[in-house]
Amino acid sequence: MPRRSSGRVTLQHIAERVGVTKITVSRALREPHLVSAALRLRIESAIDELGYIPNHSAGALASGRSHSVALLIPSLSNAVFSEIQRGIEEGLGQAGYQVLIGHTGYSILEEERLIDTYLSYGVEALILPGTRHTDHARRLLARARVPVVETLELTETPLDINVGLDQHEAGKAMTQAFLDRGHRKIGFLGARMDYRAQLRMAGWEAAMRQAGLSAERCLTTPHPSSYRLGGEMLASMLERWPDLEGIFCGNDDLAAGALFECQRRRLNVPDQLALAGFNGLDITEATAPPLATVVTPRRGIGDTIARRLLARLQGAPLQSTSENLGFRIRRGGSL
Amino acid sequence: MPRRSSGRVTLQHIAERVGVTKITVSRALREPHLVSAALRLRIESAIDELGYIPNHSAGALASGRSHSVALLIPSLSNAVFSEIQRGIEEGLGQAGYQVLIGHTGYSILEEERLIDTYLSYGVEALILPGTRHTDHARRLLARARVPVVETLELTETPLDINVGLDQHEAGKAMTQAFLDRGHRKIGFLGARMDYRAQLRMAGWEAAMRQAGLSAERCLTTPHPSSYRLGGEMLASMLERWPDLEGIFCGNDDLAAGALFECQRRRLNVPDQLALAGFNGLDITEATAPPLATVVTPRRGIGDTIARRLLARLQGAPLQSTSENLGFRIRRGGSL
DNA sequence: CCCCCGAAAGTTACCGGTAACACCGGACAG
DNA sequence: CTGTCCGGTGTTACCGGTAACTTTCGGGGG
Repeated sequence: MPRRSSGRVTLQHIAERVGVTKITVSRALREPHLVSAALRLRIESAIDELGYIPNHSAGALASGRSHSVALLIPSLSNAVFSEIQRGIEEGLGQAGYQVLIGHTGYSILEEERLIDTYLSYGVEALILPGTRHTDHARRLLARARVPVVETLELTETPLDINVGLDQHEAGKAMTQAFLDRGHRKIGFLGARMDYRAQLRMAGWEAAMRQAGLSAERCLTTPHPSSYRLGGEMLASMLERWPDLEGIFCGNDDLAAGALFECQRRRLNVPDQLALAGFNGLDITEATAPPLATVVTPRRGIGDTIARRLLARLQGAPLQSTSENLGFRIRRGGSL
Repeated sequence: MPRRSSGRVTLQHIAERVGVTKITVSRALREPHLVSAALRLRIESAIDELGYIPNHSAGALASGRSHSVALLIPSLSNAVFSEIQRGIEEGLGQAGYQVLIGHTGYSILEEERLIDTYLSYGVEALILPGTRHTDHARRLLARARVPVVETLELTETPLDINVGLDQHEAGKAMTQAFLDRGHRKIGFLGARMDYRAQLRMAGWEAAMRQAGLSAERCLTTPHPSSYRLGGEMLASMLERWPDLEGIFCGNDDLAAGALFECQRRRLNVPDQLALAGFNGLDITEATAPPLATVVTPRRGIGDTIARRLLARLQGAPLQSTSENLGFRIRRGGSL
C-alpha cells in the first residue's frame, strides 16, 4: 500500500500491465534496441493507454544525470540575449538537453543565488553572462566540477570555456568611425552601466585620448536603458554640451531614443548630430535614418557555445580557452 | 562503498561531521525551529565548511513536491511577455517557487511537448499562453491534476484559472478611436497572426462593418513581426490602397516600423496617415510623434496570476473562472 | 551431443533525500 | 510519587527510477 496515493502512473504500472518487470520498461524507453520488437510495441501501447509520464527526478537521482543545462541571462527583456539563446537551445536541444533559463537582473549576487539553485537541480553545465562572479560563486563552480561557459565579454583567465567579443575594442572601433567621419566633439551616453557597458565606455575614452581629444562629454546612469531614457539623456547632454557633434550610445535602445528626440527637435542626423548605438538589433535598420551600430555576432555566439559545450559534455578535456568572435561596424545613415 | 564516487557532499556527510543523523540535518534546513539552537549552528557551519548543495531531485522524489512552476511563453524576444513574467516570478519566488520558463514559438505542438517535459519535472502548476491547446495537451493536463493558468486572452471555458483581456474588444475599441477622429478608410496590418492577432483583426473588422465601412484594406503575413517588416508592409499597403487614411497595426513593433517608413516618405503622421499599435510598449511613448496604442495590463496580469495561483497551490478549490483585466486606449500623437 | 555465446529479461541494491512514527529524558500537574 | 506531555532526535521505510550483474534460453560450431 503506497504511503501517498499519488495517482500517478509509474513504470511499475506499465510493467504490470504488460507482464514484465519495470527495468524492461525502462530499457524500452532508453535503449529500445535491447528489447525485442514485439514487447516494445506492447510496452509502447501500454504507455500511452495509461498515460505514463516519466519522473525526471527519479531518473536524475538514479542515474546521476539530469540532461539539463542552466543558461543565465542578465535580462529577459533585452533582445540581445534572445538570439544567443536560440542558438544554444537548438544546439543543446538536439543533443537531448533541456535548457533551464534564469535571469540575474545584471547582479552577480543574484547570479550566485541562481548558480546554487541550478546546481541543486543537478545541471550538467552552466552558461553565465560575463566573466565577473562573486568569490562564493567561483567556489561553488570549482566544487561542482561542471563545464562552465562565460560569455559576451572576453577574459584572459577563463574558468573554462569563454566565448564572446572584445567590448573595449568594439567601443574603440566605433569611436574611431566617428573620428574617421571628421567628428571631434564626441560624447558617450550610457545606461545600466553593467561591466560590458563600462568596457565600451572605456573603449570610447581610450580612443578619444589616443586622438588627443577630450573625453568629458559623458553622461551615464545606473537606470535600466530604454527608448525614453535615450531621449531624456540626449536632452540633458545637449543642454550641458551644446557643441556636441556626435554621440556614441552604449546600446541600440538609447541610440534609437536619442534619434527620436532629435526628430522632435528637428535636429538633422547625422549632419547636425551624429549618432551610433551598439549591438545591431533589428531597430537600427528600420529607423530613418538607419542607425550606425556595432553588429555583434549573437547568433554565432549561441551556436559556438552549443558546439563547444557539447564537446565538453561528451568528454573533451577542460582547457581554458577564449574564443573571440569579433564584431562589425555598420555605418547606417546616422554617422 | 558508493557505486559512483560522485564526490558530491550529501546530507549524510554533514550528519557524520556533526555527529547526528541525516534526518536532523534535513530538519535543520527545512524546519529550523524543530532543532535546538546550538545544534543548528554546528550544522550550519558544517554545511558551509563542506560546501553542501542539496539535491533537488532527491528531495522532490521523496516529498512529492518540486517547488517549481512552469511558465510557457510564446517568444522570448517579445517584450510583452517579460513584464508578465516579472510579476509572476516575484510573486511565486517569494512563496518559495522556482519558475521554469519554456518558449513555444507560438506553436501549440511545441506547447504540448513542453507540457510533457515539465510535467515530468514534476511542476506543481503550469502557466500557458493562450486558451487553445492540442487535444493531447488537454488530456495531459487533465490527468496531471495540477493547477493551470491560461493567460493573455479570455475564454468562456477555462481549464482552470484564466487571466487576460478581451483581445477582440480591444481591437474594436482601437478601431472606434480611429472612427471617432473622423477616419474612414482604415486598414489593418498584421504579422505572425497567432490567435490573439487574429482576434484583434476580427475586432477591427467587426467595428468597420458596424460602421458600415469596408474592411478590405488588410494586409497580413505569417512571418514574425519586426520593425523592418512594419515598414515594408506599410509600403505595400500604400501602393495597393493609396487612399488609406489610417492603419491599425497588430502590435507596436509593426506600428513603429510603419512610422519610420512614413518619416522616410515625409508622410505626416497623423495628418496624412494615422497609425496605431497594440500593447503599449515603451517605444510607443518615445517616438516622434508618440504612437497611439492599446495599453495592456501586463504587469497586472503577472501579479494576478501569481496571486490566484498561490491561492490554488495553498488549497483553494478548482473553480474555473475568467478574470478580465481590461485595457486602455492611448491616443499618443499618431492618431 | 556438448559447450559456449549472445540476446532478452530479471534481481538486487542503491541514488539522496523525506514522511511517519517511535523513542527518550526532563518538567510539571495531580 | 507517578503519569503525561513535549521538545529534541533517531529508526525505518519508501519515493521512482537506473546500474551492474545474473539468469534463461535458443542456436551454431566443434
